[in-house]
Amino acid sequence: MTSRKQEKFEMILDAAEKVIAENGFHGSQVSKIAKEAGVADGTIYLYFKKKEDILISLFEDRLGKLVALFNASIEESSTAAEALRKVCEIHFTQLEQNVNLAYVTQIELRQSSLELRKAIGLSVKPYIQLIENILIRGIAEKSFRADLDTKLTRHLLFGAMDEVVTSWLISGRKYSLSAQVDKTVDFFLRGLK
Amino acid sequence: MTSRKQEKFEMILDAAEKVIAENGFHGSQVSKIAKEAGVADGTIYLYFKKKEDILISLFEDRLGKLVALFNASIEESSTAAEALRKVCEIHFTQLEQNVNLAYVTQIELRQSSLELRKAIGLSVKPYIQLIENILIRGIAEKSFRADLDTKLTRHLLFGAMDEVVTSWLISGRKYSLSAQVDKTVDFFLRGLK
Amino acid sequence: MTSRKQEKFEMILDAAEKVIAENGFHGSQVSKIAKEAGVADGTIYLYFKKKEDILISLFEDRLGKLVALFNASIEESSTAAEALRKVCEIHFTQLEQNVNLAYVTQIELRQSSLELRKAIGLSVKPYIQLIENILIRGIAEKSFRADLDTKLTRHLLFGAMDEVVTSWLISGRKYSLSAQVDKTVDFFLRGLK
Amino acid sequence: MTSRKQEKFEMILDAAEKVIAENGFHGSQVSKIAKEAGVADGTIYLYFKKKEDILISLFEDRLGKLVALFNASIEESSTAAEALRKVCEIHFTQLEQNVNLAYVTQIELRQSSLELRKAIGLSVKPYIQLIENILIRGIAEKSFRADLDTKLTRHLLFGAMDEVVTSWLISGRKYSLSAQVDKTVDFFLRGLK
DNA sequence: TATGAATGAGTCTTCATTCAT
DNA sequence: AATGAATGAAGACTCATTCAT
Repeated sequence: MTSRKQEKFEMILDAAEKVIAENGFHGSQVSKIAKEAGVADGTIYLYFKKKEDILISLFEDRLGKLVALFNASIEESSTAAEALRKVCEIHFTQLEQNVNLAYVTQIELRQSSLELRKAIGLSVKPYIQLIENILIRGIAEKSFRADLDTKLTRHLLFGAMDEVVTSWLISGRKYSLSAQVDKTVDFFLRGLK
Repeated sequence: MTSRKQEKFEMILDAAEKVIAENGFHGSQVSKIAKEAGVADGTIYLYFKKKEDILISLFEDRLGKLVALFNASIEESSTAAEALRKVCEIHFTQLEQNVNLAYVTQIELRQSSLELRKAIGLSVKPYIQLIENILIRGIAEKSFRADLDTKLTRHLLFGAMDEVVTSWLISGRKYSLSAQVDKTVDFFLRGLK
Repeated sequence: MTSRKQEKFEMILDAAEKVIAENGFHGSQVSKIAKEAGVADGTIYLYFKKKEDILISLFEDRLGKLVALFNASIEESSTAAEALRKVCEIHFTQLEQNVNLAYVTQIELRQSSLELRKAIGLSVKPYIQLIENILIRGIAEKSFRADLDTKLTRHLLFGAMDEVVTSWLISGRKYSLSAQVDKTVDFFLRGLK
Repeated sequence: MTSRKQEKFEMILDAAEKVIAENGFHGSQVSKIAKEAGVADGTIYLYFKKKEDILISLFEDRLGKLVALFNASIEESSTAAEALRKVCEIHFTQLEQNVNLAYVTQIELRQSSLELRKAIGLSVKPYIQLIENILIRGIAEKSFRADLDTKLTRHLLFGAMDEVVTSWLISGRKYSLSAQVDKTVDFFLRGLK
């Protein structure tokens, strides 16, 4: 039962991702998502209370999976610098390999209401926190400056990576995103040390 | 005549800025903007072809003024490093002093259609270019690394500053934004040298 | 299912006929038609793509039924002259008995856009053709002149009948329309023989 | 003064005729007519009380000129049959030579409100009356049947000619309209004698 | 659980008309 | 007489959500 429910829940999320990537945020009506998912419009409301909840769940689910990837990699990393490199690598590589997801997160979901954006912000928070943890670890390791403002710097790093992904998308993906990892991390580490 | 027309044009832009900041993008009906500007609904359409054009003009106008400020300051700067500091200072200070504008640029205008975002992107481009010019100047001055990828780095810098402003806003402006300039520029310069 | 859909489709057409006859073309808002039909405004758009489509469907439906009547009668007619009399009789009698329909076809629907009028023209064509077929039959029977220009004459006959109906309506229906059949057909037959 | 006023009055009528023929009834805004006439929008309202009045005046003026032509020709005619031929000839020839006028009278002006159409009907009445007078004259001359219902027949004749013009226009004017005069009048005269 | 027909609130835009200059 | 900037009423259409089956 629950697994069956879970299954349909994910079918709807997959459908939403595809529909939004193909039609844009404003072209993604509930009826279109329902059709893509192979269910009736009303069925959507057995799994989600409001349309917005689909989008929030979508973002939570996808970002949750990324954060899990991050955590696994970080544990394997012997230094904070290595962990930071891993984070940037996963960030760029995953979005490069999943263009639909990239469009949805970088372009489409940002067109939503303030309320939705706040909910999305909650999903991003663990990621921002994860970056800060690496900074704290680096300071403890004495590989990063002790006078770093970790609250500020975590935003500098996230914002920088985020913008690089967005500009890569808007440019039409004319170059390799993952090829930007080394130069990006290099810039970060010089700033941190 | 023209000045009178220009005057009303700006009255509408001011009204739009205020209404959007107060009600959010989706709560800003044309009728509300007209009322705030003290004109009839139809009058809006003597100055703007479509509702979207109000937003595009608003962004162009405000960002244009900022870029003018940037240009003036940069000319006075004797070094690229100093110019970069000026840019960050103006970026943070102006938005801190004009919270309505900050809300509109960081939160509301990003909720718009792809078409509008493209138009906005055109307004941002000169700013991104201005940052790159500083980088090029720094390399020429030999104060920045010669192996910098200026195309990538301009996005790293812009994205970092942009995210700092947004997180400051979302946090409820609980701390001083301009107080972040030194640490931000310090991080940048270490990465650039 | 389909019959239920068909049922509502016709309820809307009936409502549209009544509303247009009572309020005129320009006074017939979608909301008024919906109210008369006892459905919500949005329901209209489950059955018709645009407002104009209601009018086209209305015309097609009503004229289609008339043409069916014509065809049945003509088959029973032993001569072309008799068939022509039947056509005129049905034309006048039907519109006299259904004043709402008469108003809609003679007055209101002619106020529509060129696009709509073209669609309506397509519905009238079978009727014009039917008249021409009678002319051809009459020539074959040698009861009508062999030198008749059937393409021209079908318009002369249709236009004459059409104008008689319109002037009867505009006059305020102060006399019997069906009482004009004999004299009208008499005039026609003299011209045709 | 008055002649100067008259002059501008006619400039506006000419402009309206051209604009309606080119843009259709619904595409003919007051501002467009004003521009074509070379006056300001407000100036229109010094000569016409409402937009509708432009159209009514246009129809009155043009049809008035036609009726004058008819009257002149009829006086020259020695028989009612000849007069009827003249009428049909002028009707077809004038509209064939003035396609703009033909479009405006046959297609565009019929898309107007009931009120306007009634006003236009008043302009048509003298023409209908003129046709009836010919019929009466023919009966007096004993060249037409004494049992003719002149009230009915005048509509049969007008409607027939009107429809022939309209179908010629809608067909794209692929054939000569004036070439239809002989056959049309022939049909009429057979019906009348 | 699932369906999908029905609902109805909500808004941009046009354009005839006015009136201060 | 002439201007043209300003007015503001009016309406088609969409789509998230519900509920009878």
